[in-house]
Amino acid sequence: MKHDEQPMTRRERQIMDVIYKLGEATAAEVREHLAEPPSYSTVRKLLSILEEKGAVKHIERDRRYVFLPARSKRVARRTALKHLVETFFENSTEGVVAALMDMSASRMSEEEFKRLAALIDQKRKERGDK
Amino acid sequence: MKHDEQPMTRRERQIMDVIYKLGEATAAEVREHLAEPPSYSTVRKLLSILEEKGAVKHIERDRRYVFLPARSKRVARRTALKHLVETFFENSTEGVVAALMDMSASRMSEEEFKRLAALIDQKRKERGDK
DNA sequence: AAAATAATGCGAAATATTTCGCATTTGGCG
DNA sequence: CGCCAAATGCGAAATATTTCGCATTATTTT
Repeated sequence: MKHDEQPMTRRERQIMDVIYKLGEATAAEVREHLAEPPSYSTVRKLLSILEEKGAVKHIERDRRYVFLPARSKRVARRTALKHLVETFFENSTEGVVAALMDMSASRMSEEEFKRLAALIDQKRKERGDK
Repeated sequence: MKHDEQPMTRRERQIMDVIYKLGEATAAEVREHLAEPPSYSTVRKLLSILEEKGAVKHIERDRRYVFLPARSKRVARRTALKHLVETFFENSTEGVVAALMDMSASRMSEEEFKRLAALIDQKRKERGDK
């Protein structure tokens, strides 16, 4: 049986973004990272809704709830990336890489270029091995 | 002066995704591409709201409104990609490329690998030239 | 052990979004 | 020309989201 794949509401999305970005966060931390933050009370309410929906879980640490994404980083990344590639890049991997380069090539070191080239070479070989 | 950068509502986002994906679309086409589509009337209403907000524009063709994104594909891609890299990849270009490869390397041809490698090499040189 | 401090839980008001029906407009056709 | 078909525009009901205040529970301080 599949999970609830309905898109989230605006605030829910904003809050999930903060949690993904930070990895984990208390209600207060989430609030600090929102652009036009509502009250602390409101953030907690949203977090409890997100927990009911199964998007986050929490642990208790030093008397506080610390919220984490319910899905692994790996899966969350994949899902987000897949959606982006489909929506904006017509499924072109190459297109995404080109856009990434346009955005950041000027700030990349020679080292980083090397690692990137090595990465691609490695994946090419891995594929060949199968 | 900057534009209104407030995140969109759930339906607005869904509709924008369809329009970005198709490049342009009539209200009926947008509706066909939504998972749980509301009435045609509702889709048109949302489109008019999006137009008021400046997210889309429309032209008239064969007596129908055809909606297009108000921002260029290039800018839309950049914005979406930037958000993704920040939120899910801790600003690591390399991380994104690695994830992309994991998703699609098995379906990539030798040709595609070559083009990718060439692309990176080209960007490295371009940077050096500046 | 009372008071002060610091959290959480919850109900429900306030607001925003989403939905649709129907009036209106426009153009083609008999 | 008058009717039908095919769109759009708009107001407002229905629903969902967002917000918050306050009651409650637990811990620390004096």
